[in-house]
Amino acid sequence: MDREAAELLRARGLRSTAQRRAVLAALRGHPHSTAAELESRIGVTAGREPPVALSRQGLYNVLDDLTQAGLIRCIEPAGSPARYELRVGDNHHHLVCRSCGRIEDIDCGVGRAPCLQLDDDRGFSIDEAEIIWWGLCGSCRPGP
Amino acid sequence: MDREAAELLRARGLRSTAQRRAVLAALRGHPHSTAAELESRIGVTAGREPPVALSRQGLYNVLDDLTQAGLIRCIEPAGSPARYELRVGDNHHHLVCRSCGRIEDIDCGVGRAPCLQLDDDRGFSIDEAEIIWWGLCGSCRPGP
DNA sequence: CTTTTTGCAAATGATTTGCATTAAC
DNA sequence: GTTAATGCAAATCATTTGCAAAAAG
Repeated sequence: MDREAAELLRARGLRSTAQRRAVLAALRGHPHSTAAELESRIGVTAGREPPVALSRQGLYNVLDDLTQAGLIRCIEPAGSPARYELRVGDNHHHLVCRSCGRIEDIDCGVGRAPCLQLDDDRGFSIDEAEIIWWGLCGSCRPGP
Repeated sequence: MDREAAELLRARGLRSTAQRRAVLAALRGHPHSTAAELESRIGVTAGREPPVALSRQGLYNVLDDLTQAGLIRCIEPAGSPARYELRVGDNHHHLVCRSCGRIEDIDCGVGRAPCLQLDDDRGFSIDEAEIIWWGLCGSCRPGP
């Protein structure tokens, strides 16, 4: 499983470092994590693996590199810090709780990305259609 | 036109202050403005109206109040500061340039908001479906 | 060994806080 | 006159920068 991560990195031309493997492992366990969550989770020596030192700036470097390589995806719902997820290359969207920030994945049934075509693209070359459904999750909802 | 703004504010239970009217007027002229853009635009004494003093913090107060009152709408495309627009209560979405941040309004032909229904709402009570099309605008596109 | 990555420290940019003053009603 | 809104100054939070040290190939 860590072997896999190393090969994924190599396949994209990235060196396989302990920090990058740690970020991938942490995201595997906890999708939709913020940078701060990843930092504390990795700092705590997840489990079997030897402890991995990772500075805040190093973390941002890793997140940038992995994002550019297409191994992870960054989502930035309004009002909360950026969150990251392993990107399966699939075409999915997000349901976000306005109160606690909880995120659910929503599979998009509408063909391949971008799943919503525009009749008039205003001269833009569009590469992605992103959908966010906003609401309150079961725990944050006021009612019964 | 300023009369109108005053009545709009009163109708929502907000006091009609020069700062709030100035923000509404500025947004009427320049939709999709950031807080910084509004600040400099208002500081410059728009035109006929007498100059309006408005501190940065006062501006954020005004933007919050107007947003909560439903008079304006805040959009926060990933990676750029929040932008504001007069909210017509209509059901429209946005097309955003990844490079320069330019925003175009896209009318939603798919019924009333939220225009995209979810089969499985995961226990959320959804109040809005937001769509952002990402791409490069005509000026930022590399091609010919 | 050579190049890519990380660590450190300090800076930036957007936004928020708390409290006295001022303006709207 | 009361209450709600503003101004000021300082703080916070997420993220970025620049350069020396360390690790990967």
